[in-house]
Amino acid sequence: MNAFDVLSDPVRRRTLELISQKEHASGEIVKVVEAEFGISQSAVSQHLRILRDTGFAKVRKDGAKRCYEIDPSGFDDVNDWLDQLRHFWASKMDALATEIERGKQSDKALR
Amino acid sequence: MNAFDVLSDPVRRRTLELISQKEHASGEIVKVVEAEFGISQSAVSQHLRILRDTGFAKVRKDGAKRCYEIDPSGFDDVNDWLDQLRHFWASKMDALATEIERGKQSDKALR
DNA sequence: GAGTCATATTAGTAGTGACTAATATGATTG
DNA sequence: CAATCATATTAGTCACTACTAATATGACTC
Repeated sequence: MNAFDVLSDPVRRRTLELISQKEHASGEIVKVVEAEFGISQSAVSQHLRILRDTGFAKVRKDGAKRCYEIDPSGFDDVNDWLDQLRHFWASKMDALATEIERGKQSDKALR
Repeated sequence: MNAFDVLSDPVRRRTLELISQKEHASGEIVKVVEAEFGISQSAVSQHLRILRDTGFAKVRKDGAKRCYEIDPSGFDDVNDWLDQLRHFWASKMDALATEIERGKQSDKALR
């Protein structure tokens, strides 16, 4: 599974939000995601495996617990691709177009 | 379909690469994608529709032709989400801080 | 207007991936 | 060691989405 496929799942995005703030045990993630998405422990565990396997999350053992932390390296491909695209279109955008884009941007609400 | 789902398809990513460099007629995109992915005109047209509907592409009529150009507004949600995540983990990870700042600078450049 | 070119739409199909239920593993506690 | 807690894995199912084939739309040309 590639980085874009990883990010296309809402449960995985929510999980990344959680572990980007601070390390969380699997059980803590399960609790939040279970409440918000109504899925099982098994489902969450499978998502965590994907995040591990694709370099988006690191795990630390703490007794029986597994503590998940974000691993920025998973985002490398995504960032590179987005930067590449920006590079191309940025060069052809003139000052006026840039102004218009600024207007659109400031209307957007942050999630 | 949300922005992350849009970017999770390789044909759509390739199409965005093409139209980010310069405007392309549908037929030109079909030719490239057909050669690289071995899919039909119909399939490409369906992808183009998705890119239109989700704000990733703008169309201009030129007689019977449809010329596609990139629309940066489709990327707003993705950029916002990634920025939000970076913001959280940036404080923890000093080594990455400079890299992130560079990324933010180039974000500003196109607004 | 008939024919052709360029693109879009529709209906139906197949493969992928997200899910649950059940079970396995492995650490802790009594 | 048995029981329990925390998490991972496996097998099987279902829904979604990307695809093809066929057809529709709409713009040029003769």
